[in-house]
Amino acid sequence: MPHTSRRIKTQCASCSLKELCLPVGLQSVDFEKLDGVIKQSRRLRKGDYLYHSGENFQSIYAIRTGFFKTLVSLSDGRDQVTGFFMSGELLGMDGIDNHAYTNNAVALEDSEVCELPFNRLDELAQFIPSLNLHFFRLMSREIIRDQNVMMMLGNMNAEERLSTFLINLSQRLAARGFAANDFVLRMSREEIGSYLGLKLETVSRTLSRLHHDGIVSVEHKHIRILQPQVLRQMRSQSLSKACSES
Amino acid sequence: MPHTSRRIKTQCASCSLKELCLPVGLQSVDFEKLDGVIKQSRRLRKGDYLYHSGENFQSIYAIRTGFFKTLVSLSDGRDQVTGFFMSGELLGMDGIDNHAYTNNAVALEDSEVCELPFNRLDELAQFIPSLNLHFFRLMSREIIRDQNVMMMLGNMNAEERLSTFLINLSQRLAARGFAANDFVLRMSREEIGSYLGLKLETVSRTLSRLHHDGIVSVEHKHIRILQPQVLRQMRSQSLSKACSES
DNA sequence: CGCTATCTTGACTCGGTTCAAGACCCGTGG
DNA sequence: CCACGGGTCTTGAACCGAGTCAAGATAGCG
Repeated sequence: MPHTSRRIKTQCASCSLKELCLPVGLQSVDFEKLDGVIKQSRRLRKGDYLYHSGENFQSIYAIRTGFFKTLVSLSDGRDQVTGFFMSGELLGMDGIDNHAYTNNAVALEDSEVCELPFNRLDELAQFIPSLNLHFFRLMSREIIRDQNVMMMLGNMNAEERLSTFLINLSQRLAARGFAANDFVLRMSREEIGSYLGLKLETVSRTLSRLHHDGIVSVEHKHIRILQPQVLRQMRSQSLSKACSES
Repeated sequence: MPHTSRRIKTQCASCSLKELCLPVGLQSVDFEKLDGVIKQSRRLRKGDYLYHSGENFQSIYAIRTGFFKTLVSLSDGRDQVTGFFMSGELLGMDGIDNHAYTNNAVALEDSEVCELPFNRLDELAQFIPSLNLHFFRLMSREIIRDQNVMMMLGNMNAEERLSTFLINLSQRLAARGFAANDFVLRMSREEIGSYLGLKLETVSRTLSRLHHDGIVSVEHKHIRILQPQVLRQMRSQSLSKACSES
């Protein structure tokens, strides 16, 4: 029976990602309210836009499965990838101010999201203080993340940026139960470059160098981190420099 | 009578900045609750730290008067100015997640802030929905601001960064009733450079060029924007390039 | 009034960009 | 099944914008 009309009702209580996108200690009555608010999950194909910049803001989205990039555009066509997002992470919080998204959100593989209508969420948060606080924390986390990117763009060389990027991906994958040191990149060299403030050629060259040095194995999009501890040290290599000099 | 013991009680209802840091439409009963929560304003001298990175997070701060920078540090001593803040703007939202500030906040001139203890604010927000929503919006605004900086650091050359920076300062000063095109910088060339991902020499050279071209007048920290419309166009100069080419 | 911070300016260097050519991969269709 | 084609990736060589290093100038502070 293809295309059943039965709606796939999301159920937060049984969702394996609830530790990632919800506060701990919710009661079953809270989950009921929550399930009443959260809309049926939405499916996207690779390349689909979840929302566009400038579009009227209605909802925040939690990623159930898949992988996304967000990007902001300048009027002249230049754009900047502002983040990569995986399961359990939230998208769209930039839209709360101004009632319009400032980013575009694009699926980098077939994905599925839970839609959280913001006006209902806001009202729900009144009754579940821990949920309210949780959203504050998630937004705070997004601010911290963005500031770390600023640090990267403002102070690091290409090698440090790439190592930081790979270690960060590795940690987030590990937190979801995937292999930390063996994974497939969902994004192109150009998208990595845009995120890191580098050209795609520089990304390619830097990865080649890491490969040549035996620190990671790079076979197109298949990455294996061979020497995690070395890669970690490279994130702020001038630290080690400073130490060995003094 | 030096040093009176009378506490300077803040009063949000009569504060000239309330349009900036509070939602519109608060009732007098709301202001009473708010005044009960907001602590006596705290004074800082130029150079004082409002909070340090890693310090236990207790409060968000609203700037009454003065000027601040925030910065994050790498373990090797490199640091990055993540923002400049003026009256009516909020500091410390990065601390909500993890219960610790990730930034340092430093007064760049003698300043005065309102302290908003977060646990009481969170509780207060339960009873004033518009206040709760307002904080969501302020955090969303901070995310957008940070992403615009990412765009600047990732895609713009020195001249574009400086023009963006000056126009932004100009607009925020104008919104506070100050002259938009004649102001004094509160920060050093090095601090501007750190914020913009440039070295201080590059900041100096670029300002000199803008001065030489008659677009702004630069006398040390005294800036006059002589041709605001030209400066605006420079923010994304390749836009005009792209247009003239096509 | 002098000292130190900060700022300006010049000359040179260098990391990352640009431009270009070729390799590789995968999806598509014959 | 394989050949084709377009997009993605790698690599090389030349270039350039910002960084580095250095020397003075200037302002502001004590």
